[in-house]
Amino acid sequence: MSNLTATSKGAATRELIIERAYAIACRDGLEGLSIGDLAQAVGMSKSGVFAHFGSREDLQLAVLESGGRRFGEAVLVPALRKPRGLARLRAITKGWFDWVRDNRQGCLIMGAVSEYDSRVGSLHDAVVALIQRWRNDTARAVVMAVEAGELRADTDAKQLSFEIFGIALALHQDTRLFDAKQARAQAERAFDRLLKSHSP
Amino acid sequence: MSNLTATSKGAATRELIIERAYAIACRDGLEGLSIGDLAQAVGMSKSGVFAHFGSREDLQLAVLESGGRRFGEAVLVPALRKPRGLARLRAITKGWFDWVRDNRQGCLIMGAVSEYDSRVGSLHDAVVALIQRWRNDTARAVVMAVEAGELRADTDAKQLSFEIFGIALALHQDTRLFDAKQARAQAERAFDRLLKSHSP
DNA sequence: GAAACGAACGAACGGTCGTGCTATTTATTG
DNA sequence: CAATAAATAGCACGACCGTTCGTTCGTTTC
Repeated sequence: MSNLTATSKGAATRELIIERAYAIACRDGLEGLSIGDLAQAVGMSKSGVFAHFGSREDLQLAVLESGGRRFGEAVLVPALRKPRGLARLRAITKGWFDWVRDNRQGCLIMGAVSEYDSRVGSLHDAVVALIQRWRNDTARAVVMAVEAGELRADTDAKQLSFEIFGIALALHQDTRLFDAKQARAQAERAFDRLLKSHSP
Repeated sequence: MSNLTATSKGAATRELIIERAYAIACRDGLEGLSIGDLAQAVGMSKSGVFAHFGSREDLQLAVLESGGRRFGEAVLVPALRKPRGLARLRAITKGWFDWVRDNRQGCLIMGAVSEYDSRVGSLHDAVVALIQRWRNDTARAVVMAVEAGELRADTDAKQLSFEIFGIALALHQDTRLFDAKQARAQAERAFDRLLKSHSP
């Protein structure tokens, strides 16, 4: 039987493991995460690490969930402190752009999307749920901006969210492949233009 | 010493190997491409396959180059038959959108971007060169549309290319994670709106 | 103090990985 | 047809993979 953590000590090392695993998976992807490397990084034996999760897949799921939580706390939570409307929508994208800047070594979530987008299994489902939730949060912010009269009433929230995602994805790619500063400037210009074209 | 192909027979099987490797790498990525699987898929021994390339990395480079050629022939070449200007720019994006639709099991290039964007080495360099070239081709089409008077004279070609890429990336992602048809419609709407906002 | 439990270890499993070597078969050429 | 070169097979290697197993060491509970 696997331990799967009961005591506080066990939970603490489990958190430590996930933290190290998150750092590794940001660089090498969830598929590039090996238990051997992870054990070495955390200073434990392979079996010791393994016992905290029933399988490698469960480890990957735990790391992905942790990554989603990190992203939410870094981007969504601060935005929720802003008043509903354009201010919050702007905070979301700014937080997202900053996230891309601050995670230039790799973003776990975006990596996971590429790894599992056309695969079946629990990882794929978890990725879909994660992106879906984030897309919904963005669309909700758009709707609030419409309700506040800060965006045109006929604004299609799903459509606008789609386009915002596009800008962020292009920023993500260009930040890594080309010049990060120029990419940031282009993303902000694109976003401003997008908002302006929907202004009432 | 590796054979590295001289006769026509050798070149033919090398092409066959790359073709199969391309199909595998579309699904599993260039990192997920293993010589053992590839040998089985092509009906050869591991060492027989291996001899056609000096190393796994050279194999990956060859497959990536082949993927770039395929993309170019499927998207760029048809567009070049259109007259310079908006028609060609539209053909480029249409071809790209169709490419996303027709390669729903996975796009080798986009996968390679995720795998090698924040890594050093020849694969990274090859990916950067590939995307850079494609971006330049797109920007060139934009410039021609400006010169033809079909886009506003103050259009920033690099900026517009950035935003077109964003739409395509969002389409790519949504096609795999959510509803492909809806994603296509959203991408086309976004692109039309983008062009309209730059119309003279 | 005994018994139970959670945490972690170390060794080993069967596989697969990329990569060398050495034959052997096959194709091309004189 | 023979000679030569190229293409492929066979085999073995060291390394690493995820996983299982039995065991040990503290801590907690009775």
